[in-house]
Amino acid sequence: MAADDQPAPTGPGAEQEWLAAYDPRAYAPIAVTVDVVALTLRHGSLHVLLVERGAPPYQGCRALPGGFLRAGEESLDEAAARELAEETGLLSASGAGATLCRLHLEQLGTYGAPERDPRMHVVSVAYLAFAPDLPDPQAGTDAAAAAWHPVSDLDLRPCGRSRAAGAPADTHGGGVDGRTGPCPLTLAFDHARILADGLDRVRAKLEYSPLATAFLPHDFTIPDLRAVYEAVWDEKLHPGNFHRKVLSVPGFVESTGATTERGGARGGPRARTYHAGDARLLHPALLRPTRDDPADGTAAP
Amino acid sequence: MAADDQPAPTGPGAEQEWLAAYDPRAYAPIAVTVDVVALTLRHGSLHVLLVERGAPPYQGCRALPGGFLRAGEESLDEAAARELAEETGLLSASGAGATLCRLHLEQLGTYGAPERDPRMHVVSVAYLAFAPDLPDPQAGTDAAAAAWHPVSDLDLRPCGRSRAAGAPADTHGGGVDGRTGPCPLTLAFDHARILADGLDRVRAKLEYSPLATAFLPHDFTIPDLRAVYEAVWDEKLHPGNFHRKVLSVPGFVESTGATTERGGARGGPRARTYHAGDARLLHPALLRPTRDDPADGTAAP
DNA sequence: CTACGTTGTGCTCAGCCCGAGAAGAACAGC
DNA sequence: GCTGTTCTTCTCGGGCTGAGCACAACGTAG
Repeated sequence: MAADDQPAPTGPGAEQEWLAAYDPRAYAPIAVTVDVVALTLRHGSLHVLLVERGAPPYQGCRALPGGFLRAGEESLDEAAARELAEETGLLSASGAGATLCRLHLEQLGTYGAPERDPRMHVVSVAYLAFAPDLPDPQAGTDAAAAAWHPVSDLDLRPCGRSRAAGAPADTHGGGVDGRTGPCPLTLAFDHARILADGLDRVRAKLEYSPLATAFLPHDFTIPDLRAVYEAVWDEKLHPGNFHRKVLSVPGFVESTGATTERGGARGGPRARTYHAGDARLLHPALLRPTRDDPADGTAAP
Repeated sequence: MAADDQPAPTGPGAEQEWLAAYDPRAYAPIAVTVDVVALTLRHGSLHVLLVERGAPPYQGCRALPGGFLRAGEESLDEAAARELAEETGLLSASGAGATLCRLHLEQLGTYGAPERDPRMHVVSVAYLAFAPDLPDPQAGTDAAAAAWHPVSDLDLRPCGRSRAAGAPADTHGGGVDGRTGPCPLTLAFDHARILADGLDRVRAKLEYSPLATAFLPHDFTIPDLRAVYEAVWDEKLHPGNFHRKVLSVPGFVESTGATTERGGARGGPRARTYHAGDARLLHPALLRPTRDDPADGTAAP
């Protein structure tokens, strides 16, 4: 239930005393934040938006953009959209719909291990955002340290776990690890795991949802769409079969009747343009090429 | 990120003052709870575990079992397992593994709208639990009001939203609505939506994960497994095709070499017994019979 | 004990989808 | 103009799917 009531059936008016009486620790030391895994496609490869931390712990490391939930003011979805706008400079002050309308935002999961932040118990609700190729977020207010990073440059191994518990940031050597810049590829807190979960989710969702169109502008071509699938899945797809399957799914794409102005960069005919249809689920699904890899864990719910 | 740091770069020691300086409202009035959607199969139909609320708001209504996250002491997963044990009497005091080992627990989603609890801003992390047919939870400590309810008896329409905002419980008529008992089929807070999301998740997960075995005892038969799918999907399946497909998925089930002692209740031969295999994902998947229903929303991530 | 209905298990068959390959046409760069 | 690239469509063989059926094993009614 949203708030328990068995042990202390006090009246509904005195929330704070009643809460504190139930469990004093449930009152003070929990913070709720919202973190965003924002993904986009740049130059044909998947990029994620990261900020550089300016204070310990994990000073100098990259982290997912995020911040506190404003209690009583906003829902989690609204907080995620606000954080994404604030920390990136995208969608500056115009109404939340102009720039953000082509942005897909969905909840990814919640991470609440007590030791994930060495300062206090922080419960983070992670969100996943897909966007078309967006400008660099240097123009924002507190977005000076935000930038797009290729996900292939990041270290997503389960190394982000043991560090948050013990010594904060200098177990790694203080920036001397043979790469450029301080902690260039390591993510703060458990953000490596959050990002890995987000990537698993995206890869799975492309199979049965039309979400790939969220990475593209309003009008796109079938080869554009195929490039999204190839970048996210990191696999080459058969152009002919992909074309056939996309057009055979009802409601996935709708033809605009037009074609591109020019052919491809290295030749080829002009492609027909499409825009996203009204389907929410793909029937039949676009399944990944069968890989005999036995298993990753509980991926993609 | 887990805790933001751009605006107030104070030292890492004074967390509380620094937090309060950033946004005083982010300090006090947010509570974090964990709610559990516990599902099981009883007499061939899907049941969910509910408790009866003994205090306002929504006094007398049913609600999902849950409670506060103990700050600094436990992770979200541990809190969900603890709440399920406490409020049901299952897994009394023996180590968390004896009774719970055959229980599947996974995170469902987080619900944090400011008005979902009229008392204060409560962020609830919902979990989904599958269990074999368990005894009635009357023996527990504060589990007196907990009981299994058929999900078909519950009202899952989007009516649970508007009530939490305005008058708490009497907009509905104060128990006079032609049903037996006070608010027999209505769920408190936004728990109807949480349960609906959980049901969507289960229905989708049976397609590509071996999770159906979590509803069954260690040894089971293929018709037992088929009964799980038919109950969750609420559809009759072709026995021969189901048999063929289950055995064709590597790692889904493993034969024990034995058969049942007796035939079916209304005749029929004895069935071979199996136990769950080591597969985490089903390849190929057991897809639902194609329903031409155009859409539900963003279901089953 | 016999007859009958029920059910587990396996088989066949037609239809559809999938992967692979290739062909034709349109286009950029040289 | 020539060449290489790419979009789009087509064909073909294999595998999976849904539907139906066959047979045997079993409980129950009589």
